[in-house]
Amino acid sequence: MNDSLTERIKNFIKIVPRGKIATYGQIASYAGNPRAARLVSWILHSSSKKYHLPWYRIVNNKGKISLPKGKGYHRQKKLLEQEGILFQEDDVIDLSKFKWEKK
DNA sequence: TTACTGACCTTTT
DNA sequence: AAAAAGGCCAGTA
Repeated sequence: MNDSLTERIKNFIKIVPRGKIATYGQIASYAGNPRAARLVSWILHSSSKKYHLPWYRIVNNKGKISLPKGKGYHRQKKLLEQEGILFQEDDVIDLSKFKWEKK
């Protein structure tokens, strides 16, 4: 079970530190498969409901929130701002500053 | 039960 | 250079 890519992805999502964000591909890559980004999104759907995962710390590769407005976009943005993450004018996060790096 | 889908990314035309 | 296709897995219908 713990060997599955899914479990590893969940694990990585959990260890994203407060005040930082991670991208789908990044998590997938750390988990072992650079191409498993879709799994990450799917896991956020399934797991964040059941477990307490910081789903809001995951954004796409452009540094933007992937959720459409009216579906959680604002909620996610708010949560990130509460953690000290700053948005630029286009609602883009500066990845070079806030992107989390694996130790 | 099979088939399709998803808050995406990488690789190949 | 831009555009299309492939890939990953479990949940949902």
